[in-house]
Amino acid sequence: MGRTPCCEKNNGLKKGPWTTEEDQKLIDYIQKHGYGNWRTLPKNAGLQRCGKSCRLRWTNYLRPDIKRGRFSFEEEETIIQLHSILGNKWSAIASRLPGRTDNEIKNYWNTHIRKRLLRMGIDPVTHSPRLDLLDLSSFLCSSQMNNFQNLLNMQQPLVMNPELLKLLFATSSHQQDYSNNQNQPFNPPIQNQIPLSNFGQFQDQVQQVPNSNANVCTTTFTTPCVSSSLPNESHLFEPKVEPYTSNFNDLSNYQQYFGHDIENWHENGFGLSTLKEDYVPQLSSHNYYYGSDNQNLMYQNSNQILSTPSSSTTPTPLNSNSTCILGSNTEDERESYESCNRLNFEIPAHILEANDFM
DNA sequence: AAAACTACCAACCGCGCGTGT
DNA sequence: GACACGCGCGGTTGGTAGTTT
Repeated sequence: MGRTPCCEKNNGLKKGPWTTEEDQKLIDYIQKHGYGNWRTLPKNAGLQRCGKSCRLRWTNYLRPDIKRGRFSFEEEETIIQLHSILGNKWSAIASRLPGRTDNEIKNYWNTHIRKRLLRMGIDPVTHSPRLDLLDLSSFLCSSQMNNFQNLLNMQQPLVMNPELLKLLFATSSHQQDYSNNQNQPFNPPIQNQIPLSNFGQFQDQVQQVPNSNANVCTTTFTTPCVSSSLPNESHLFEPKVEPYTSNFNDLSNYQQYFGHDIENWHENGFGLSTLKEDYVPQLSSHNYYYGSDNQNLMYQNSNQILSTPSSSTTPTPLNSNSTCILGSNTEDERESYESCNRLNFEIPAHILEANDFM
């Protein structure tokens, strides 16, 4: 069944850029009569345009509530977060950004954000680090790595977040009270007794934050994997580091996001199929940024909340070298991270605490 | 100064969905 | 159930401004 075109071809209707006179006619008509029935509107308004063209012109340009100008960092941050959840649902994203149109957001994504993510070694579709660049194919081939495999096979887009990497290495029933053993190496086991040392090594470094009771544990995972199978992609490992902010700053966010009991998520399967599309994430200061070194994966576990009784729900960055909020850094400041070539995360400790599978 | 290149974004296009007949 | 219609969505295109060579 074919659809009839919204306006006949070659019937004298004008196309292309709108003139100010046309704009004024459309505005005048809508101000007097309101919009609706776009098919008949142009005729009534005296416009030689098809209804679709009028609707687009109005919704994307002439609407009085449209915000003009550059996207703020906060808006950019929101777009990235929402895109990680909703994918290319531009209208859904636009509905959470007052004054911005889906078209504008889509353009901004394609011309700015997408390129930046690619440069960071992040897949803009899945929002995951580009694991293919780490040459983990053999890692995935193991039948014993089912949990990891399942994660990668998920139909829903993965949210770019450090918890994913946690899950990669922490899927067993093993428990480690890391908060009480801060001097012990963080060495999450692999299910079915595949030693993690097969893939690399974790090394911890616990540091006290100056003028505070808080500790920051920096865990570095070093893998001997070299992307020798990707000789032509070496440019993708340029030492570019950009900040990024994830959207989980408390357990309830997880529950909202995954749509079921987070306590049992590892038992129920990683239930992203129950993702709530209308979930609106909260902005947080749960930060991480990606580097692009294919040999080192640096994992920073910020456990200051466990150590500070007067903890805030929005922990402040403790280490300016390791936390960088996207919305608060200038381009120049971002460039200063280029010397860093590691993958570096900060995970709020209460998230770690809440997930007993660690 | 001019050509070539790049970035940006308004506008177009085709498709799918919901609704009414 | 089949079809027509109205509308909205996401992908793509093409014009233009800015920058580089």
